[in-house]
Amino acid sequence: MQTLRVTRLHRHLHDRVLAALEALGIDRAAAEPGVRLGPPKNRDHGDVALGAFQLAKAAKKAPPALAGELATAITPDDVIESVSAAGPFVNFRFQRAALAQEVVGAVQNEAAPYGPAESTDQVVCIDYSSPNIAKPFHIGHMRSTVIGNSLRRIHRHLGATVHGINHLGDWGMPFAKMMTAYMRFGNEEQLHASPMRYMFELYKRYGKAAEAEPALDEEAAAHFRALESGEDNEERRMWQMLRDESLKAFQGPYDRLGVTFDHITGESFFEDKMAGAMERVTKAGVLEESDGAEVVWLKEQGIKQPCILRKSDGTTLYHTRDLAAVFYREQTFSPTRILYVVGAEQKLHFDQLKGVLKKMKEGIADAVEHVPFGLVLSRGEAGKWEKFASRAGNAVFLDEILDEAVAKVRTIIAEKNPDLPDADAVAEQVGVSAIVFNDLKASRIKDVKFDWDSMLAFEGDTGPYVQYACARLSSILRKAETPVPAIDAIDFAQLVDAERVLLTMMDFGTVVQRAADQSEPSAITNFTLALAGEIHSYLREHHVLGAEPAVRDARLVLVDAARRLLTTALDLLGIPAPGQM
RNA sequence: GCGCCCGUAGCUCAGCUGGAUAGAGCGACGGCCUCCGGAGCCGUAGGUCAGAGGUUCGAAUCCUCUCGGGCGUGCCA
Repeated sequence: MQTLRVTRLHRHLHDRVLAALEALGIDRAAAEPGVRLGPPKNRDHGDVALGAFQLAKAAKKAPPALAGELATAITPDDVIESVSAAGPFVNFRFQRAALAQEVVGAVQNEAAPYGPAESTDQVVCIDYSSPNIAKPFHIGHMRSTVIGNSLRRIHRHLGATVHGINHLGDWGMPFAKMMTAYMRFGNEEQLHASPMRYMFELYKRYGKAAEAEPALDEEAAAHFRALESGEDNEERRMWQMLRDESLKAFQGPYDRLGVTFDHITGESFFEDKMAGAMERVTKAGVLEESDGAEVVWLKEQGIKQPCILRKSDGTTLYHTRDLAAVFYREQTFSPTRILYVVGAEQKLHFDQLKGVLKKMKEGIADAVEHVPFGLVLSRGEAGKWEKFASRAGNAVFLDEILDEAVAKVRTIIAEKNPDLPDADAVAEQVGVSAIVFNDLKASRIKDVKFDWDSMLAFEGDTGPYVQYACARLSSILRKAETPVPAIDAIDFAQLVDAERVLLTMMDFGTVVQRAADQSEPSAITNFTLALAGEIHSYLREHHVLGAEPAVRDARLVLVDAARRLLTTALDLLGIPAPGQM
């Protein structure tokens, strides 16, 4: 992959390979796309591998023959220690001192990709969390929240201008239903005492009542019409009050998760922008009447279901507001990408949204990108994994999960590190991180199996495991009682035995790029596990503080760099790295 | 019915967009501190990459079909 040329070492390799190819009489332009440097399957082969398959085609030679020629043509220099051919592959090894100097130096200088990149012209809008505030905020809502939060940090790190947007569901029928429930059964005192839980009660109560009394939905629809009329009426005041209460309630989980937004603009924000959006759709000539509703047909794009923009009763829908939001964002931010971190079950919705924009020949259509993720499943009666049914009232509130995790961490600290200062604060950090890490560990699209045992596991591939590596590194730096030595005074040849750590660190650039390109924070989660693993292994065999001065200094610099990079990587996930735990 | 997603070790997952002998964690079993943090380290066992075709010098990865699981399928979000 071309993106591997993110370090000076790779650029150097790339140039040497091209020069060698030219010397072998292969045209540079023809050769360049075939120069794909990547990590070898097995690191025993070397640090970087080049499969000579494509190049062989350009050179009209057999791959093993060309690989052999390249291996002899590229002689070692102050960066390349050795070049060897193994069948159709050319394997390169970096000079250990050059490797160490490059990686450690770049990390310490916070040079990109290890530190933040310079600003690019990328503008990324990320729509995440976006809870429907008339529904309980439970474990299922955490995914969009933490994935989006991480993507926001990742794109910032890469130099993009990022707008993190909480597109609150504070409009539409769900809100009207909540309003109706409150008007029927509501109690102000209970609402203020525990808004989230109380609204969950109301939500369940509405569901039950609507079953017995189907007319209730009609009542809710009437309230919504009244709200959407724009008049200053009871519905409007009720909406304001419930919205305020909900927002306050959501702030709790957001604070604990360390999640922030640049804009909190709910669906209601687009209330006065929908007319303009509808006009634009009409002008584009794509709006049609169907069974009393106003729709856009997308059959020519392979989508059978029309996108309904106005219901037969004249009110608007989710689609209408999302469309208005796209136009607003286009005008306000000029985004190159608009990411919607929303569950996979809403794929059709975003296909339709994008489809309507395409049909309108709006350039912004290309920027619209659904970032789907899997469901949260719970273990059902028969031991089968099934969808969480908040309707049935078995929702697990996020706070409960976080509290459980924090409490368990607290007992572990009491047992393993009883003298730890600020133990409660550290327990909060580590416990919450464990839950977040667990959610960001697997690929987005995988369903998350909610299981207390794995949720509260702190050994192996977990957040605490990575944080523990940070804590060990910090501990060594503390005990050194001297500042980290300056880079230019280091004999990097002393770090020959740290090659695995260094090579892992060097992967960071491609990992972050991939995380951004594919909207996949798990790439970074896996990186932190890999690096933490190498660190734990390294520290076991290589003592720092007791080593002779030249070795000690070199290792101290390495420890510092590893700690910094691990901290940066965790930060991109929205996870703190405590110095002690 | 149609559309989309998933299927890799007992369990939970990686596998860097087609490359070399498919890797981790948990669980099981066996080891490791007179030494900077044992939330750790090292090792053993465990695989028809759901199945069958196809493309390719080369397939867990791309294409087709089959099976299994899930999600979605005009006036909810």
